[in-house]
Amino acid sequence: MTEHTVDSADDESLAETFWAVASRLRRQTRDSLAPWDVTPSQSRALGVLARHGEVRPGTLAEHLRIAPRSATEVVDDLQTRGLVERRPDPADRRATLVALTEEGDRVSTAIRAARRAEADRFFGHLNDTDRTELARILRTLRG
Amino acid sequence: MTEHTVDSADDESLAETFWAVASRLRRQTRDSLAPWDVTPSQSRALGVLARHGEVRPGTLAEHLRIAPRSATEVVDDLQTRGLVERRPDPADRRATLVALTEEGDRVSTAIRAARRAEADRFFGHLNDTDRTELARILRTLRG
DNA sequence: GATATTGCTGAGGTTACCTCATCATGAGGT
DNA sequence: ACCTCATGATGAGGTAACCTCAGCAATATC
Repeated sequence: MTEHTVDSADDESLAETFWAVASRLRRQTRDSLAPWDVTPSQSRALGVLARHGEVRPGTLAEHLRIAPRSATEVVDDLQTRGLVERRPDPADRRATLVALTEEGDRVSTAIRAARRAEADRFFGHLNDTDRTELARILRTLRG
Repeated sequence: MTEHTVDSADDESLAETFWAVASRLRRQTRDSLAPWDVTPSQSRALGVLARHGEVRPGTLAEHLRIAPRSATEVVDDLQTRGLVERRPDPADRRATLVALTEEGDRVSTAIRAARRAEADRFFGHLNDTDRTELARILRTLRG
């Protein structure tokens, strides 16, 4: 009857609680993005582009921690919506650069604000101390 | 330059960190479940059945916080693998009861142990205090 | 100049959800 | 008895967000 055993049991429900929270956050994010007809993964890509300027799909994939092929897909979708454009990389003719269009820039700015409001609503239930703690603990787990 | 503004900015990266952790946990869970050829959502359903005994698909859906139709699907998959069986509810001829088979019982027990080990590995990087804190904060967010 | 590597994308697959429509049954009223 | 509405499950069909594997073109390396 070690503490370890007890902790293990707690951990299992910890994972479950984690997923319950994830599910709630996912729904809320989706809803808050609805006005722009942009999916969460598209909005994440827009965020990377807003922060880093034009990047290659492969680089985008690294930032998003997804497979390169999946980045192609996200870029396709954003391009269809006219939010990004592809242009040849002058430094390497195999490569493509992905950049925000003017529209994409506007939308990504608007979304940034909306996401901030959304995060306020979601994590706003926590007091400042808890929010700081949560951020620290999650960073530990992210590895 | 209120604290609020600063917090908002923090919150945005908080969401991102959260998703990074979720992604890591998802992969690890998938891997730890591989020996039984059972997906995460199936294993969650097995967990509910192990804890609650036979339940109707609709009830299962509530526990899993998914749409009833989606529960039907999970049950289909588990039934194909011979881990659960459907039987008519004697109390209501519209309804079906889903119960673990012997095999399902064995597998769900084994998975329970594996998930515990997996959670140890994942949340084990945290000390006891942080783990308790995380659990508390997540429960607040689950709503 | 042959070979290996890199960058992107087509083809096709998977998981885990969803909504909407349908069908049988159950519950309640008249 | 009959009619209506609610409920439980499921068929049909759809979506987001990934994945792998194979192939092509361009670059780097020897």
